[in-house]
Amino acid sequence: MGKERSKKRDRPREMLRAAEKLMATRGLSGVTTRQISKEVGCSEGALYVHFKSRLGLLLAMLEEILPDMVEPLRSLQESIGRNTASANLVSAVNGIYRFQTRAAPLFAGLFAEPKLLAAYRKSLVAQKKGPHLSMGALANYIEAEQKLGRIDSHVDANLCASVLLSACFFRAFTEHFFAKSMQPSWETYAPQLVALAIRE
Amino acid sequence: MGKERSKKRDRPREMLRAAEKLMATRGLSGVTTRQISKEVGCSEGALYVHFKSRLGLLLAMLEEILPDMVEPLRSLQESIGRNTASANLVSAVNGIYRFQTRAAPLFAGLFAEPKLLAAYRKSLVAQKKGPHLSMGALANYIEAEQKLGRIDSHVDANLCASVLLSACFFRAFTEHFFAKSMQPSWETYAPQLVALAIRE
Amino acid sequence: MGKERSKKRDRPREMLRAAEKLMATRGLSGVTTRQISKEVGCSEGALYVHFKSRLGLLLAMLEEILPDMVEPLRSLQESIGRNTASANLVSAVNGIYRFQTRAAPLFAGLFAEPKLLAAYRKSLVAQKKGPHLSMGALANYIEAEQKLGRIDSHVDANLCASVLLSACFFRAFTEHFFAKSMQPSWETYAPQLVALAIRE
Amino acid sequence: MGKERSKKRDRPREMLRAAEKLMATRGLSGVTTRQISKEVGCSEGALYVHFKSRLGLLLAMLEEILPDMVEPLRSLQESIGRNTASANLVSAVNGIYRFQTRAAPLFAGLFAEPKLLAAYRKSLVAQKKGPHLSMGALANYIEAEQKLGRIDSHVDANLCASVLLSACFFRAFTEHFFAKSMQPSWETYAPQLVALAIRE
DNA sequence: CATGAATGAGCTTTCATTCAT
DNA sequence: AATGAATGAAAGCTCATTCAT
Repeated sequence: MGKERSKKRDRPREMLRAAEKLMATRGLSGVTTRQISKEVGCSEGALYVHFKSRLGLLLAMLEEILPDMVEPLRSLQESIGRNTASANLVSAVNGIYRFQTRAAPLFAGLFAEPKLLAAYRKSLVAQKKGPHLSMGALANYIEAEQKLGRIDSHVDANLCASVLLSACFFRAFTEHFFAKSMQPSWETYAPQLVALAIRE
Repeated sequence: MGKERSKKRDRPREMLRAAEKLMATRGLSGVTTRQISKEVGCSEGALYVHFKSRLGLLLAMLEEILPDMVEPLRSLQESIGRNTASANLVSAVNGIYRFQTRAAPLFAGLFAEPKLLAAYRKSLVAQKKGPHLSMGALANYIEAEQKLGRIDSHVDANLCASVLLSACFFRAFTEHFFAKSMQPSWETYAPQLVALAIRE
Repeated sequence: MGKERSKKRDRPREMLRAAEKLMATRGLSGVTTRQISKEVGCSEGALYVHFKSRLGLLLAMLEEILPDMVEPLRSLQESIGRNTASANLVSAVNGIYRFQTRAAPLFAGLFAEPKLLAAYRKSLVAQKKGPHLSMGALANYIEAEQKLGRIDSHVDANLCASVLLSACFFRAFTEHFFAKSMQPSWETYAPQLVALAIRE
Repeated sequence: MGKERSKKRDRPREMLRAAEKLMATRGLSGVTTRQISKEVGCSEGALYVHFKSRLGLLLAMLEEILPDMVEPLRSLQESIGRNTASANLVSAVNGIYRFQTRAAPLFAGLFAEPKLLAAYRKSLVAQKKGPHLSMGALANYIEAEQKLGRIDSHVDANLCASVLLSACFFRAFTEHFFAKSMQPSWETYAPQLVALAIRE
């Protein structure tokens, strides 16, 4: 029975995956309906059975990755008062960085097609997602730990949050731009970054 | 004579300007040879008199903006030991942010066309430009001021530089992405950022 | 039982109706299998259960409207010698005009797809329908009334019939073409037309 | 010199001619950009050098045939008081019928694409062309001859004009529809028609 | 009977680039 | 130096039709 279910291919998902892969490897302009269908192994027309248009498919693909952004923030929330604050933040920052690494080529590529960018922007705002969310969640955590006395009360939570987020984003973007890792390694960098941000 | 010179239009430069304008407003995929020629007021064929190809034109355009990145770093270098270190850094950070605001749609758009991205990457590396340069210049300044005792010697110059740069870039990128300014305003944010970075 | 029958929808007829509606509002090229099925509320595949192909469906639809052409001619035949000849002809002409108003977008649209036109032509000829029929029926009536001395014997029955038919057709076509009624109104025009045709 | 000029092909005109030919032989839906370019012997892209879109090309083609409609009406105007009125009207009616024969497949085909029909309608109305023009010109001629006493003053000029026009149109349309000439031949029919129309 | 995913051919249109003038 | 007509490839998308379920 499980077998049978696993036999059926989830075409829409395959299409989204193909689009993401192409976007990362060939850039937005390489994400053509032809290429997607080739990658999936179906006809071009099949795309339009599941999505209204190329733009619709791309928006669906972009929305699919959002949960990955939310996850590290959720676990950060749950770790208030546990372990050490800086360890928790390093974990969170690791998750954010990982997400940004995946998302950078997608988000950046959007700048090439203002129509797509505008549509995605709208959907992000409507869902109250985007950097607002990350920044808010980070700041909330910091304030919570400050109340517990586990982070210096002189730290400006919002400033701190924005610095952490900026660093993750910049690194992910730059590494993709130059197709090569930055020095020092992320493992070395992340704790230093967190220490600076919370003035440790 | 001077009259004659002013009459003659500098076509290549006009073309580069048109390309940059289009890239900012319509995204990379809106920068077609047709659009550029329309903007400039010449035929499409004329583009090929001055540039080998569309890619060549775009690379030239991207290289044209680099001096604007260098300028704030150069003046930072000259202000070692003068005014206060944090005022100098705020100035530098302002210049970098201004540059990134201009550059964000261009750089980000490159992700749409890996061929163009690869070519530009190559040229950046060859010229030793790119974030390496900015980061290095910032770190050098910080170290110099540390030697003068004007910045706390516990500050990690490289970490500090990367944080400053990241913040400028993230903000410029995000503001372009959402087509809207972030809170708090840059004027408020910049000094706080510098203060955090140099552990003041 | 009657209940059950009324519950069951006559799908084929619904499909024909949908096709006619679409043809009148969106033109032949707007009569796609997709649109028909949407209008009916069934799947595209369902169309092929009842009709061999889109062409078959359209032919069936075209044949469905023919009875409406025949009806006014039949009652004309039955009114020989009754009322006045011109009143009878005005009635007939009203019916023909009404039919042409319905048929104009369908017939005219056929010119867009010669294959369909050829097929329909064939079926019309085979059934001895089409303008031949109308013209013949009108001429027969006129001759019959001439024998009864109710229409001037100098009138050429065939010429008269063709003039009446032409006028109905032209008006229906033109009004559809310009999406607007002609002046003078049909009610005013029809009696004048008949009077001219039978030289009254 | 003449040679050189004759060497240069007038591509836009060739395209319009190809479109008209295709419209007459394959119907509107057979007038694809592919077919036109094939007929002309150029690439599809070449069409877009001279016309904004397929719709633009088709509109240009439709407007090209309008002068042929105007010509017989103009010469009718010039023949007021010369020859006999019925001979003049037969001439005019011949011209109109010839025009309708050419125009029927084009006009009728328009019913298949409401967008095109609407655009053409607009352009006709804007130019004050269309059947209004023909009808008006015919009626004017008849009234002029009535003033000269060459046509019976009991004739209703507008009714007469509409009957003539209707007959030309119906015959052209029907002959195209059945791809075969009607009986009696036009040469026999036209004088009878005119005689009936002016109550001779 | 009915569904709806899938197909392959064909559509209109845009693109970067070339070349005769 | 500059034009603009022309091209061939490729884009996004729609269509009538089929077929496993």
